[in-house]
Amino acid sequence: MPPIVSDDYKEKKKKEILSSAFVCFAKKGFEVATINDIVEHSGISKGAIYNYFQSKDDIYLELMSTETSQTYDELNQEISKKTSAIEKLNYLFDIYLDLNPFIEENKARFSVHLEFKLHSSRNKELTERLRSRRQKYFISQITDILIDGQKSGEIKQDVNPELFADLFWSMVDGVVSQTIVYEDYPYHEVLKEIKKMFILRVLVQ
Amino acid sequence: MPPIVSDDYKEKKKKEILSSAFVCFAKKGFEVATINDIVEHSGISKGAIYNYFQSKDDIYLELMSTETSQTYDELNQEISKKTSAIEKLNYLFDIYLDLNPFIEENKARFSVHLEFKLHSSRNKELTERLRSRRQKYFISQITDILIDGQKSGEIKQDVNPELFADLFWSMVDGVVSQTIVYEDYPYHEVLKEIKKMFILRVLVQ
Amino acid sequence: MPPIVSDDYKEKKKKEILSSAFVCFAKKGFEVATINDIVEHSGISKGAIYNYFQSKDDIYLELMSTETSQTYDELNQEISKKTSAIEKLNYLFDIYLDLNPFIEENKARFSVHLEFKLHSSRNKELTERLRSRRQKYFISQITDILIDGQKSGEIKQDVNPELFADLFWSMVDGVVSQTIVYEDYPYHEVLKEIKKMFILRVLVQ
Amino acid sequence: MPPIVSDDYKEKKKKEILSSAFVCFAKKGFEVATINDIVEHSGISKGAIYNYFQSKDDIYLELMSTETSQTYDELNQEISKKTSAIEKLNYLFDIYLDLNPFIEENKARFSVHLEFKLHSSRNKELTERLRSRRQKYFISQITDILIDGQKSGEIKQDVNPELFADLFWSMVDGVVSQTIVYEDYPYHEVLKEIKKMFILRVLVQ
DNA sequence: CATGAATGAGATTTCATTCAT
DNA sequence: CATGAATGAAATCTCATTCAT
Repeated sequence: MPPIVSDDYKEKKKKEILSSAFVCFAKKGFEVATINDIVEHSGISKGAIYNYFQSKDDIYLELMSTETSQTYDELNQEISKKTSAIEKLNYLFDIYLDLNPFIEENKARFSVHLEFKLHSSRNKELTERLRSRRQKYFISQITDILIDGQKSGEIKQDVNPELFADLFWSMVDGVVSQTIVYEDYPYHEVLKEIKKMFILRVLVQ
Repeated sequence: MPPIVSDDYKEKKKKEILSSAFVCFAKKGFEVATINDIVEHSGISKGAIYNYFQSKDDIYLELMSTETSQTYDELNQEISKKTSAIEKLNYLFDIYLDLNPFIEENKARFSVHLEFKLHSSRNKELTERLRSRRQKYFISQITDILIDGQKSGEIKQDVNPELFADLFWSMVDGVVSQTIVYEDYPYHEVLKEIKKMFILRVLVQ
Repeated sequence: MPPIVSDDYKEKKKKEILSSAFVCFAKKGFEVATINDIVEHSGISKGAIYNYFQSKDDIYLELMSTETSQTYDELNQEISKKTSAIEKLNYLFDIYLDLNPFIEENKARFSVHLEFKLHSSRNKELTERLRSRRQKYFISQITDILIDGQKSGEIKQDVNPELFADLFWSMVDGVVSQTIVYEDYPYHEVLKEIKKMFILRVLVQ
Repeated sequence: MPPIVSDDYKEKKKKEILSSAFVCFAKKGFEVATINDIVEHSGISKGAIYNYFQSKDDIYLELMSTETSQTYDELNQEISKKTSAIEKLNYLFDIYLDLNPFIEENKARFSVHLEFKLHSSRNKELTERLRSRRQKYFISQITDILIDGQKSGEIKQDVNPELFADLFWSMVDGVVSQTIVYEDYPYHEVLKEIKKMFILRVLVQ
């Protein structure tokens, strides 16, 4: 007996569920959001959801995987188009500067990611997955930019590439996490200042 | 188990409960940790806990209030001893630099606070309380340092005090939140670099 | 245990729960009877019960609504078949006279209703609901009979219809409530005497 | 060692507790009212209450005993002063007619008694105690009046004394129980009509 | 595959009762 | 005797997961 529905159909359905789960987790948090919330928001039945995912945890995990790789793919594609280190760094900051962190969708994304980090920190396996994912997707990216920049003479030699990659994400994550909680946080102003400071520090004048 | 007890006794008991709650919330997170966990960890009966607190939420709230004011009081006392802006800023950074963020107790503290922020972000009233608490305890403190420094000529005039207060906590929070998740995060190195950048940016050379 | 079920099925299930709840409330009283009692008596799981009702209170309320309207519907149908006032009044009394108040089911019904009245008397909203329900279902019915009877000359003119409606239910309720407690109460004899007195008082000789 | 406090003191304390318990049971009902409610209302400590009563049930039982005998003693004393049956019956009705059933205290008393009857109906032993108490205090009283009246020619011979004693309390209880629930119940009017009907029926014209 | 009713473990909370002081 | 903190059994209710249709 051949499969009755196409893989495309299944993939679409999964995405629908993930998208609803995302909204629910953002609104209430993973623990407080219920499968019924997802049922209501998606219009997909409870049984169907369990056909596509093994558990609530499973939905969470898959959601985070998908999210991260999507973000990363978009990011990386654009960056590879730039040539100089300064352009690439500018681009990275500008992604965040062009964002309106106060529209619901973005706040939601920030919240869910932050919560997932917290959640993962309590689970050995997740911590490891998150760490390697971070290394692969986020740290190496900036490290590469800085190393290339140092070779081409754009970036100061005393800059430790890995450290400044960590520094970059620390600061960005810091701003983002403030924004989630404090509604009147001067997101763009702080980020602009951070960008200025960072560029000033790493760039050969 | 005395029936008529001193206020001291009651205060001590409350602290015991809060302290156990803290450990449990840190280990599992607020939602996942149960009252039974607190019972087991504290050795205090369920009923007794509810004699001291109205609900699990109440424990959480009181825990966070206590934590914040304690942190703040310690901080402020020391800061008021310093005279110059540079000394004060150095001191602030050094508090975090002197910390070992990898010992369980500190990681726990960071986790619980981060989770509380997230939790609060989903509740209008808590958001407001957190915002005003932050303004009162954390922002105004640094703002004052910077303003005083500008008057005395230590701090550059183009520095917007409020903005740099926001900036300061963004960066510190950012580093801290990375540390919770990524066990090998170069906490001290990143923080040192942040300190250098910040001081360089605000201080008149 | 079918997943997609007819409205009939659901209605039946609800009635099963209500019927079990009725027995449990009758046996122990609303406060003392537990959801677990209903679970045991009905053989329906706790979760299922909460799929059909929002709370224990909800069960109680719905039980009382259903009971009242059922009683009323049966009553009213029969009464409308009679033509003269005397026939109607006779019929009303005879309903209670034909009852065996000592069989468990009827005692149970009396108990539950009496307790519900008591319960309602401590709750503003319920008091109001009960009052309007009483007016609509029980008082107006007898008032109508008496008014019609006065028009046709059957009923004495000095009889205040509303007052005698109140009087009627007072006496019936009184007898019923004695019967619940005093097992050897001469229910039928007292009721017969009441009937005689009432008819003698309102009927034109 | 002689007792440290006098019996009088103890009696007074018991009465204080009973009086508070009465108020609490009236307000919330026996099951819902808590020992803490009584503590708060009476200002007497929990431990002290348990020094005077063995359990919450015990308070309830003793409260009801006290109440009934008090009511009865007052009643009986007055009745014995009257000579004719008609005077005695009039007096009995007038006690209830002179009552304002809408003031809190009286509503409370009615409620507590009604609830106690209900409560007792679910307990063999209590049922028996209540029955014999009723017989001794309430039924025999009226039966005696009627028998005496029949001897003296005041009361019709076809009146069954016991039955009419039952009838009397049925009707009074009926009116009272309506009044508890229906705030605008025409208590006095209904009672007056009942009195008229009853006297008309039993008295030789 | 989809459905959603059923399940029951487990969560929070209450409260009568005890007992050390 | 008085006190009220401590106890823990038991109540209500939730919700992830299953499975018959």
